[in-house]
Amino acid sequence: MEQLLQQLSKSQQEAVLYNEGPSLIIAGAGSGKTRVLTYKIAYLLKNGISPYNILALTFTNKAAREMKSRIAQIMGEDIARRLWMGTFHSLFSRILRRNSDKIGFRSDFTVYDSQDSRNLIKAIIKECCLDDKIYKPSTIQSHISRVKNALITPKNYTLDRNLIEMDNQLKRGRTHEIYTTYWNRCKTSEVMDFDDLLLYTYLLFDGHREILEQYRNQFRFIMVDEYQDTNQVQHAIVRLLAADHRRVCVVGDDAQSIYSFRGAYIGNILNFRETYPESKLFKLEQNYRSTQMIVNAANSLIRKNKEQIYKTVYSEKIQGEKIKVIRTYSDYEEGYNVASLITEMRMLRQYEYKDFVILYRTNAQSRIFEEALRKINIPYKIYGGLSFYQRKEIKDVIAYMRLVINPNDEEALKRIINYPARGIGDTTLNKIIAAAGIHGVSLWEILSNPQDYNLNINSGTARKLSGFKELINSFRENNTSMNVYELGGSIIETVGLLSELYEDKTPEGLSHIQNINELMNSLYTFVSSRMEEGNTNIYTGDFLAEISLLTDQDTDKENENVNYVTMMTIHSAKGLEFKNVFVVGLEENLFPSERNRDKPKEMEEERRLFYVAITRAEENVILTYAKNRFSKGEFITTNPSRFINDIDPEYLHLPSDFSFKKPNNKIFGFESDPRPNFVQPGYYTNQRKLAQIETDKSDLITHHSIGNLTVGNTVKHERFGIGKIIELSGEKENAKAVIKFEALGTKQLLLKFAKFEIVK
DNA sequence: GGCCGGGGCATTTTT
DNA sequence: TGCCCCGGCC
Repeated sequence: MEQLLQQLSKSQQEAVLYNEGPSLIIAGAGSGKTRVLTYKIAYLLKNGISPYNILALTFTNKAAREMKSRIAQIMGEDIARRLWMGTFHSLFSRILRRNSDKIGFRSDFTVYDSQDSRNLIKAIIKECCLDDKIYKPSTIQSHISRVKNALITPKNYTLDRNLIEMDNQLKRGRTHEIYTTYWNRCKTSEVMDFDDLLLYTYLLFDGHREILEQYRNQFRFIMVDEYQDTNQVQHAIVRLLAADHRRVCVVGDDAQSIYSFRGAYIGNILNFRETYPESKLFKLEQNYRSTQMIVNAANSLIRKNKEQIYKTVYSEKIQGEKIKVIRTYSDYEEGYNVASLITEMRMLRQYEYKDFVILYRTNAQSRIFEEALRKINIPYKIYGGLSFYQRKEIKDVIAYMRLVINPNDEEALKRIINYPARGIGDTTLNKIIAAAGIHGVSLWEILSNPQDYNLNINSGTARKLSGFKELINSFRENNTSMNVYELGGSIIETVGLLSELYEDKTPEGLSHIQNINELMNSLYTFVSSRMEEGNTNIYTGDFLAEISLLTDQDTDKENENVNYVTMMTIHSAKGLEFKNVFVVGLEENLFPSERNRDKPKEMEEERRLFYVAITRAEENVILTYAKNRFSKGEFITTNPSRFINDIDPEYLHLPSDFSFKKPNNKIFGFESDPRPNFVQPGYYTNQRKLAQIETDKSDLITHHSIGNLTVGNTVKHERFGIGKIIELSGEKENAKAVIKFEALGTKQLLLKFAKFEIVK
């Protein structure tokens, strides 16, 4: 432990060592926040606290995974695995599944992503014959989300005079009805949306003292990462859990709060010391990432905000260069200049492509940079857009799986009841929906027993419905014996999803096939890696529970070999770092956004967004703006962003001093997309069959050697890399090896499935 | 059930 | 300007 602590600065150490009561760690950009959180947890573990008693909440799976693997390196895989560490949503959904009966759900409820919930809201608006210009689905959706974040159930909503009055003034008097219907429909569908996962957890704890007590006893230490991004429900749940022992440590940076539009409430962090008056405050003010110039410039910028916890971030790195500001005539030239500057910096100063990032306020800006980079053969990668699991063809497969697990899932059912086409059209569907509404049951219930509900359909339709029911039921039966990889293959085969796609010979069609292929690969990895670790959760429900809460960033395979310029919105750059950062489009009405022009609070958030952008940089920041730009179909003249003026000019290098060079036309290996591989029908179901897993755990006898393996052997694993065998145990089918991997700590693997070779 | 065309619209998106 | 959604038509 001493050794661990020595790797930390004085102020980091203090934050790690205090665990007696509530604490707030204000962690400036680049101040080693994750390191502190990781070491704090390791410190507790080294002092004999059971991992089971630690609750560590993050916002992204990626953050949780990174922290977990660092703890695994220090403490070993088996300890790290037992930590309650993960996103709010994933840990709470675990708690909800265990206690679902208390809130009137089945434990295998499915989860709506925001697209599903918007579709349902849209459907409800239509069914109520409301005008979707006045009741805009996306507006109603975010309204409902906000309301849920504020702990308001439909019942409370209807009783809330202010809310009702406000809706009336907005001429949206029936909003509460939509909310109530939406709520009930989700419930009969055995479905939760993202907000429900939080709100129901709150309701579970609030309404069931014995359960709250149980988790209070379990979670004796609570840590929350990125506290500035928590919303009201999250804050309230943490407060409930920590009310007795009060050992809650939150980490965050109010200066990086940029998600209020999604319900994040910066007040949670600003007022933490009022909520927990006895709390200790720690500040991590040394920035280990950026040059002094960048840190100073960022400080001078954020000082313009009123709402903040004051801190003095400093850097002891080299002074560095001033921030360059480039003005161009048009948006087109802006792209061209950034591209040529990248080329120039790469040639003259030995940077690689991956040392550059282009950050913008809106996704629409990416296009022009894409073109400019492509023109001079600079490899790039754009982040953003549809995530893997949002793609149509993937959602289709997943929808079948969702129905297998939960046939009451309304949106999943609507999605595939007639895909591929099986003659069940809108008319029939609407009858089913209407009947379900009248009887207060799920669509599946109506569809399975149309005669019981006097559904007015002809015999042909009845036959089609029962055919669909049989199809799903056959998968449901298979599901008890098949793992998710096998089930996925069987769905794709039986339903003919792939053959459907083979018809389409366009490039998009090919990429759809490629995506399904990719999905099957991820199912395969999911199943095989879990089998290897002796984890029996390989069935569809387990997979769905996991992927419903995954996003793009999680599926992204970090390929170290690829070297490209990154392009993304500033929002998605949070938490990342790059040597050189271009922040583009620094114009009034673009950044800051036009919509926040006269709103002081939002303007402060925009400024924080700019702060986040600048503090991503290790060495250079380049700001650009165009005097003229195409926007919404017209060429407009712009003014430079007020944010440029917010930075103290002593840290800036202004336009006239800057020269543009024509790019030379040398080709720098642009990497084209790999072409999709074709998969023959039958591939998934006939090949790569996975053995059934044995769950026998009786034999724990250890051995010096099994087969050709001996304790002390060095092995090379397909995914985990180099490691050393430290223990062998079990017989035949259940033979296991405990291997200490250089990068990931110890893991226990079932030899039957383990994919490694002996190195020596 | 699928395709085409017109109209409306257009931040940011950790789960 | 470009995309997405819906509605109408085949």
